[in-house]
Amino acid sequence: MPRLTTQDRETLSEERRRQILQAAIRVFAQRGYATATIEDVARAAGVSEGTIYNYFRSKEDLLIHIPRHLAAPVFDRLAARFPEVGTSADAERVLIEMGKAMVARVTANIRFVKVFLSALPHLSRQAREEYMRLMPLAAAGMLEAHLRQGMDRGLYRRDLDPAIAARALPGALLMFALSQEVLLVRQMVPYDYDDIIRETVRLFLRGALSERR
Amino acid sequence: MPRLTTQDRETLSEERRRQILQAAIRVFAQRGYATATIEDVARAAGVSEGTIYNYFRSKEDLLIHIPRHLAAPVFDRLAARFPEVGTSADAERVLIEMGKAMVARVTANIRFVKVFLSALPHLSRQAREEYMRLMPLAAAGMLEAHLRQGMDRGLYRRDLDPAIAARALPGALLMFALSQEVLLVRQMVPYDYDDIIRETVRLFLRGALSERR
Amino acid sequence: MPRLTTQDRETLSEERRRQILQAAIRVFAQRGYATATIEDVARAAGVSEGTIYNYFRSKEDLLIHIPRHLAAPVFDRLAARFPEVGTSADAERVLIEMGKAMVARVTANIRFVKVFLSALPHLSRQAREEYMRLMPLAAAGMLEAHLRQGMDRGLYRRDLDPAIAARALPGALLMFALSQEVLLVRQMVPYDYDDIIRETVRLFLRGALSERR
Amino acid sequence: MPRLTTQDRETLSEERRRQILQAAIRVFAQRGYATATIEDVARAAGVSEGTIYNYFRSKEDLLIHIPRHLAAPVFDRLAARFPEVGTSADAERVLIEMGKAMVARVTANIRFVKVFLSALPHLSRQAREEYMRLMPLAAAGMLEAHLRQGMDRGLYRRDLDPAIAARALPGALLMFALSQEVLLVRQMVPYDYDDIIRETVRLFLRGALSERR
DNA sequence: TATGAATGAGACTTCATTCAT
DNA sequence: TATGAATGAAGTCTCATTCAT
Repeated sequence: MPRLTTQDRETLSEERRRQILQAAIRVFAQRGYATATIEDVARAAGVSEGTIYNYFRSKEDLLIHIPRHLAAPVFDRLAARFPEVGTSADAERVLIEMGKAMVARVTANIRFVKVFLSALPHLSRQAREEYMRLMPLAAAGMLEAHLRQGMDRGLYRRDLDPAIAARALPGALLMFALSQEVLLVRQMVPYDYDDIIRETVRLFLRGALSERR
Repeated sequence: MPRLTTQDRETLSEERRRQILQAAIRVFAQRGYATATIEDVARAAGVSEGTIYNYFRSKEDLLIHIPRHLAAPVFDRLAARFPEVGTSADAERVLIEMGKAMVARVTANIRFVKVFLSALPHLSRQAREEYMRLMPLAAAGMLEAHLRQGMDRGLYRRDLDPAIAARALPGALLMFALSQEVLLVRQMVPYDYDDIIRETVRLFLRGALSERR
Repeated sequence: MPRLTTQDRETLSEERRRQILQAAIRVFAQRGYATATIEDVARAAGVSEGTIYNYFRSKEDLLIHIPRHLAAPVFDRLAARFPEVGTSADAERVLIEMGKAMVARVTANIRFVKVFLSALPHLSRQAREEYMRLMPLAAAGMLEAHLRQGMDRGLYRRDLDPAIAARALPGALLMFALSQEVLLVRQMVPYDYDDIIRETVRLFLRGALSERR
Repeated sequence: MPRLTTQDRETLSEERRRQILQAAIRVFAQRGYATATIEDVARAAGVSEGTIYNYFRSKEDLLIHIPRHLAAPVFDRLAARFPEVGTSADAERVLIEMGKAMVARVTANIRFVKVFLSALPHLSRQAREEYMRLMPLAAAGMLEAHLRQGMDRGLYRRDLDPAIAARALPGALLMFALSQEVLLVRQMVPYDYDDIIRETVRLFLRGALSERR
């Protein structure tokens, strides 16, 4: 019988933790954090209830470790810096790209979002912030920097408020996604995400008013 | 012997229902629907546990009656039709007014919003829709009509998608409000709601690009 | 306004008590004493819950007064003495008559029997005996006297045990009735009560063995 | 490390179920099904309340499993076929034997009978029938077959109704037992069961009338 | 380390009884 | 006397957590 090395043990142990957390996300998302039971999580993870307590101290401990667990895999394209843009066409292309990444992240991690919302009353301030860091609104900082650069170069209006503007666009997109994915308002708008993103970015860049006003 | 008339009884009973529902909103918002107990609600309402069940069949029944209870008092300014607007300055004034009404509604009924989010996994489709009807996104329909009129009269761009645009503006504002009031991200943006609303409406109307692009 | 005399008041009051007890019998029989609620009884009696407590001290008090309430109306034909009988044909006629009276009493008061059985664990010894006095087995004493007389006159076997025999016949009939009316064993025997009574009485008088044994 | 095998676990689990059901029978019999509490049963079984629910889904589930649990141990002598009998003396011996078995079953399982009676309003038709199958009346079928054989061979009267007769004898005996054991009518008859059974069987065979009628 | 039975605190809900009107 | 809303004790059941194996 080939003994396991300490290294192997740690790897296995880490693997087991991930397996349990993934199950917790699925179960918490579906039933809501408060309503879900440890037995549910255990069954979903394919382990026994006792085993969960070998890896986490309590049900709340599971909740707290979810964002830490997801942090690495979820942060990806969004972390990339915005490329420099010269023309409004460039800007449109880049912002659409960013919008798609944001919406894709929300829809791909919709369970995470549901866990977050259902668990809100149970999260400490610190835990809430760890969750928030994984929400697409966190990208607002990069967008704000992009807007400031563009303002300096005359691409964007001088009188723009970059902090507010940098949150309005992700906010609008996030609300579209939440409405359809979490609040389950069917067909809020009869367009798919690509249309919504393109249209919202154009609105963000050009506004609703006609030229000849 | 001054007996209570049937009329009196009904009034008292209605009063008691309201008192209990108000307590339920407070308690559900604070602790989350699943975690809050009937004893909490009873204490907050100043009655005994048994009394709750003289007015509502179950804890879930309380949850279901919350939006019905609030429907009348909450629907107010938003229900008003948009006035006709001629110039872009008119439009700006009207939209800022609408934005203020929306944000005011969310902040005034922030507990209702928290109850909604915490109870999402427990709501039937029908109940979810009754809750949604009280969310400011419900005003999108009126805004869409306003945009269509404005497009016809040349005020707004001909190539605007009114359905999407009518949801982008409320969505952005609602997300600002949610972030600050519910997710409790302190000072997401260092401006107050009036600044946020004015800036977001201007972005909605004129876009972020400078004129001389 | 014609004032009520004391007499009137008492009559009315007595009437109200009967009305409530009748309702209690119906409700206790259907739902079982322990499961039935005072509200059930009140609704069945057409009064409010509070009124019941103006006439009875408690739920148990209702239970205790049921046999006292029924005593008078139920005791009827059975209380009559057996007529003297000379021949076995006389005896058969008289016993069949008695059997019919017993079974009729059980079927007519089947609710009373159900109340008794469902309430057994709640009855004091004394209350149990008050209930038992209304059960047809109570007629055994008279039947025993009849048997003794018949033994003296040579109609019945000298070696008969009259105490046991006087309980075997009512016991058998009562069990038929209970099985069909209370235990709800459908069609235990494919005969109606008249057939059962006639056959059981003949068995009681002549036995099962053939003559020429 | 001597782990428990699956086999062991099942045996232990089965043992625990029996232990709980036995306690339930004791408690339900004493306090009545509706009045008895799960806490009573738990205490009587020597386990905690929660443990009961690891083995049974609900209080009603306990009630339903009682007859299934007892089925095997209770069915014994009664299941045996009647031996062929030739003479009336044979018949008397055999019937007395049967009577003793029946009465013994009732007295040995008097708690089961009490549970049945107290739970009548809570039993579905199917559950009622499962309970009835354990009552001694269930032996009537065998007695009926015995009577038919005896009629064919001239031992019993040709004009006997075997279905009714086969239920009259067990019915009478069962009523004696119920009266003394359940209704607790002290000393209904000042004889013990052996006397009662002997006398009732003789009455069944020979009747009450004297020979020289 | 993995298991899952046992535990018991605590939740929701019912209902006999009281009492102001 | 009649009413029925209010009460709160008590019951059923759930489930996070522990622990012997």
